[in-house]
Amino acid sequence: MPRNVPLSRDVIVGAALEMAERDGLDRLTMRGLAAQLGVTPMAIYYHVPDKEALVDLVVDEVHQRQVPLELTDEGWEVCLRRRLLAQWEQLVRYPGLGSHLSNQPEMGASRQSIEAGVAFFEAAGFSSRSARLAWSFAITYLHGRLNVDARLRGRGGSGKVAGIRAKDYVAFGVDAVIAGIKATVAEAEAGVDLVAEA
Amino acid sequence: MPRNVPLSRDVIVGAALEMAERDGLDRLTMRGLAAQLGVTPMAIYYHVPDKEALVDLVVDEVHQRQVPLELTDEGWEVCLRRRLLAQWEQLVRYPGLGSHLSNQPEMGASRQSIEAGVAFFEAAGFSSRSARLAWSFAITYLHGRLNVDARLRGRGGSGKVAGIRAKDYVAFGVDAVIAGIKATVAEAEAGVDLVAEA
DNA sequence: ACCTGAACACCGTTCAAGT
DNA sequence: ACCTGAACACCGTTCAAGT
Repeated sequence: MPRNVPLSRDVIVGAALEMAERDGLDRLTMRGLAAQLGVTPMAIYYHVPDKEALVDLVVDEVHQRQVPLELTDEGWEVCLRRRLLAQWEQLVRYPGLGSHLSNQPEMGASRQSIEAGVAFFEAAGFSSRSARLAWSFAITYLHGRLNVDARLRGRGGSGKVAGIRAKDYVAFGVDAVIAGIKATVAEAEAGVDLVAEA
Repeated sequence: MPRNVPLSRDVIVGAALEMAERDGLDRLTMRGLAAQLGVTPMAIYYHVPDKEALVDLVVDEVHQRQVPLELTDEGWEVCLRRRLLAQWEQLVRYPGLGSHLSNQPEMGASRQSIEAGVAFFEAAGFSSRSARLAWSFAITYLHGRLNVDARLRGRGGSGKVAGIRAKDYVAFGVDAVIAGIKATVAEAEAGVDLVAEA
C-alpha cells in the first residue's frame, strides 16, 4: 500500500536525525529507522544508496546548522572560543557523531566547514600552513572531547568525573587550545616563514 | 574434538590483538576470532563473558605496553612531549582503539594510567584539579587525533591532507597541547588557589 | 572443565516482483 | 516512480548437550 505522503530523502534524514539525538548515532539502524517511518527497510534504499551515505547526510545536516565562524574585531581568540563552545554544546546532543566529523577534505559539507576554519585563521594573519594546523588542532580536540562525552553518557555516568563537570573540562580545554595555538604559531612564524613544500 | 592445547584467556586476547592490529578494532568479531583460533564461536564465551569484556581486555593489554610516564629533571614539558609522541606512534597501529581509550575512571587498567598522569602533573607542581584537567586535556587531544588517523586510514588516503603529513599534525598538536597547558594553568593558579569543591 | 551445535534475535543489503 | 517480500550473508549471544 502506498503511503499518503511519499517518502523522501529529507523525511528520512529528518527521522534519522531524531533517532541519532534520542538514542545515539551508533544505535541508528536502517531497520529501526524504517520501522519508525512505517515502511519496509528497503524503501529507504530507493532514496539513499546505503547506510554510510545516510550517516553522511545526517552529519552534513548537523554541520549546516552550525553557527558560522567569522572573525570580528574582538580578535580571533574570542571568536574561536565562542564558536568552539557553541559547537560543543550543539554536538554533545548527538552522541557518537563526534567521531564522524573528521577533518578529511573529501567529506561533503565538512569540506566547506574546514575551508571556513582555515580562512578564519588566515584572515587573522596566520600563514596558510599554520592556519590549517591550528584549525585541525582545535577541531581534533573538540572531536576527542565529544567522544569522551559520548562514552560517559553511554555508561550512565552523571557527567561528572572526579568532581569536575564535563563543562569545566571543555572550558579548560578550549582555553588551552587557544593558548596553545597562540604560543606554537608565534614560535613557528618567528623563524623565516617557510612556505610548505609541495 | 578437544584441541591439542586448551584455549585460554591469554591466547584469545593475543589473537584479538593481532586481528585488531591487522584489520582495525571495529572489524574484530567474535566469529572471525573463533575461526582464526580454529574453534567454535562459543568456545570464547567460556573464557570471556562477552565482546565488550574482550575489547576491554585488548585495550588493557595495549595500555600495559605503554612507556611509563615519569617526571625527570628535564622538566614536565619534555617528558610529556616524549610520552605523547610515543603513545601516538604505538596506538596509531591499532585503528579504532583510540575511541575506546576514554578517560573514564571506571575502566580497568586505564584507571591506573589516569592516576599516573595526574600524579605526573602533581609532581610537577600542579594543583590536584589542574593536574586532572591538564592530563585529561592531553589525552583527549590524542584520542581525537587517533580517531582522525583511523578514519584517514579507513578511506584509503595516503595519510597526507593538504600536503601536510599526519606526523606534522601530531607534532604541532603535541606542542600546542603543552603550550596550552602551560599558559592556562599558570593563569588559573595565579589567583587564589581555590581547592575544588567536593 | 572445556567445548560443540543448533537456534534466536538482530544487522545491512541484493534481487525480483508488485502497483 | 516508488515500494514490498523473500532471501542472503553476516552479527552477538543463549541454551542444552556432549566429552
